Amino acid sequence: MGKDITIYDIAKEVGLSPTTISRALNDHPAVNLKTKQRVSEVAGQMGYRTNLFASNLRRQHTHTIGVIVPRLNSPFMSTVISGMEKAATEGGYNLIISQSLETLQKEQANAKTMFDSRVDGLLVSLSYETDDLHHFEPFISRGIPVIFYDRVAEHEQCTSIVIDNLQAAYKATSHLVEQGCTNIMHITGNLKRNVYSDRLKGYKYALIDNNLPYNEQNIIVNNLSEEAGEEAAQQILKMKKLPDGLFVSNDTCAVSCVKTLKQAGISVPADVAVIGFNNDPICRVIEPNLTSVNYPGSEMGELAVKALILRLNGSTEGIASNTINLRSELIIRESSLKSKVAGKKWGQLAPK
Amino acid sequence: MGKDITIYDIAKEVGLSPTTISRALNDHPAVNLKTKQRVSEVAGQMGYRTNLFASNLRRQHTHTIGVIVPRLNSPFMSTVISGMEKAATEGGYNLIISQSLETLQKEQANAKTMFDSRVDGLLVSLSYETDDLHHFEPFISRGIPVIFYDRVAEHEQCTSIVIDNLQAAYKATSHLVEQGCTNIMHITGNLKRNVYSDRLKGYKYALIDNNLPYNEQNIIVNNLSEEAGEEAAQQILKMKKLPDGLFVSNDTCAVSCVKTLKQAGISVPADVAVIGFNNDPICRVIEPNLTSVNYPGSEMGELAVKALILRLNGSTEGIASNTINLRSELIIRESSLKSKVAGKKWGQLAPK
DNA sequence: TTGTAGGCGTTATCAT
DNA sequence: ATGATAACGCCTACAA
Repeated sequence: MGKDITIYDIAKEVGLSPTTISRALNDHPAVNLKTKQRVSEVAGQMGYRTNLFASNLRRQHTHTIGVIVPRLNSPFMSTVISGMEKAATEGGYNLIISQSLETLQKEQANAKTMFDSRVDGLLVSLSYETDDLHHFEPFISRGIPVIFYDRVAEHEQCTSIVIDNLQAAYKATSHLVEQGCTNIMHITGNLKRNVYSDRLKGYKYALIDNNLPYNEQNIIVNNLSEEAGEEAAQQILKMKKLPDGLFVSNDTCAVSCVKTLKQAGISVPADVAVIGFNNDPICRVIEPNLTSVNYPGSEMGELAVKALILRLNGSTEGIASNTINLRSELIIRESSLKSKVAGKKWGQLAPK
Repeated sequence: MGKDITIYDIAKEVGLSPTTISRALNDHPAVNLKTKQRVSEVAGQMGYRTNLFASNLRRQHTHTIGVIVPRLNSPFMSTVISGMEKAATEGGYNLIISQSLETLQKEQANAKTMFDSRVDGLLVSLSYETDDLHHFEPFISRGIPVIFYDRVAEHEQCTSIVIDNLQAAYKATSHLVEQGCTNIMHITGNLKRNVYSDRLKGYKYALIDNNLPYNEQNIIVNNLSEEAGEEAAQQILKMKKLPDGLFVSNDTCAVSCVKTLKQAGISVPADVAVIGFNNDPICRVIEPNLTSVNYPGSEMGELAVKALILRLNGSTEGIASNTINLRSELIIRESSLKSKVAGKKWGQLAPK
């Protein structure tokens, strides 16, 4: 637990002033190359490490990025975080991570902690409950950049990073229509969140554009968990007229639906064609393999951090655009293929 | 971007000294209750926020815990991290997270960053490559606690948190034997890591105790990825005599094996009974549902943080034990049940 | 119960 | 190319 070595100690050892040591260590141009070498050598020998508090205190920034996420333990979110970590490390930033567990209250508490920790910028994906953005005002009013990703909100000062959820849902629904579905249900999450309301819109517009009736009875809103999927499937099984298509807003819930439907003797896709969202690994495990929307989580995470760092480096409006759209795509597998299904054995047709 | 409010500003406003403000804000017992109330009221109005650098600089600790993890985006690790975040938030600590991507070099770089960031303690799960612990010496020699979890290493000064991998593997293998398997293969990861070498031992001892031959030909060591599982299965398919049992060290790889075997017309469990490890959600999606060892990731994460915080709070050796063992259990599903399998329809017998 | 003074380690400013 | 000095905001002896 010995005392830490400071630049003063090095200064004494080398016979220079602390100022020069500081400069040498920071590779300041106005320092003699030889001096630099000597200083860094001695620093190494003495076991010096820079004191980031002191430096932060002086410089007024932390090189730390705060991340607020609804839940850490979903395949999608952990992929996003993984991408963020990569970009942050490359850019010389640390990541402080906290989860709101889908509650507004926790999200507010997290924001306060991040604020007090003086993160240089904030990356947020909103909880289910969040309906106002007051808790981000302290950041915004001080010019600390806040970037929303995935579950975003409209805000003058904030960039949003999303995929085109409306279009993705439109394509998914259209695909079901092409497969001959005329009675398509949609299971999705809290409509406060753009990701779900946009997907609902995409679903709706696709129906309308295909001259199919849009019916609110065909929408189920739940929390998209495994249990919710089972319940939704049970609910569907009780309907007098079964749907012939099902578009679900995440894969966990979609898979759970498929399992429950199959157990009840319903055939997927022959009776009901199913599409999920996210392209989680389970898509290629469930039988039939699940058609899903590929969501580039890792890229989104990387991009969010890079965009933030750009802003922090003063590229004031390098990315002037208020919203960044990432490309997504429909990955078609057996669960939605009514036409080509006859005689095919599951598992042979699955793309990697 | 206006200047931050400091305790001096509040002091001026309230007509007290900065000292008193500091004490009031920290709920120091020697401060008048009325004073405290007034101070916190004014602080709120003025938009004061504590400056953690300054505080840290003074107090010599950061209330930050460093976490180094091989990969963020695995179901198991994200569950662990989720548990850590929960416990850290409860304890008033922040989490700084970085991933080694299974390389020693990144792990060393991460350790250095953590060290320079002056984390109060470090939580580590080792990369595949790591074979010495030099890079943690700076922490240890300064009394900064380092706790290993899951992928651990022996070290005088460090606590390890693990499950009993040997026993878990022993049970899994014994279960296969009970099901009538006599030629059991084992697929596992880099044997440098305790988790894999211990599982190998458990597998071996179970065979020996059951008077079955242990044969190195029956061991496949790979990186346990999806691709590796496919390759391993291909390799198995080429063997002159197929095994009748297969124990795989993670679920991703096990599931990939099962898929490949099924595609080749091999029946699971009738021809080959299979057991995985971790009890990831996919276990309940693959058909047949996969028998696996339940690994309490969230609990492990919580425990790791709690143990660390205890240490930091000076419970010098409150947990004197050098190794903490968590309970795990074998979750039996269809993929390993040779006996009960006749006539059963997949998916009906699966426990939740 | 409150106040004074000094220092935590670094870096920016202004000299030299 | 190098140095002296002050300041970042907070906390803690010690004093009153």
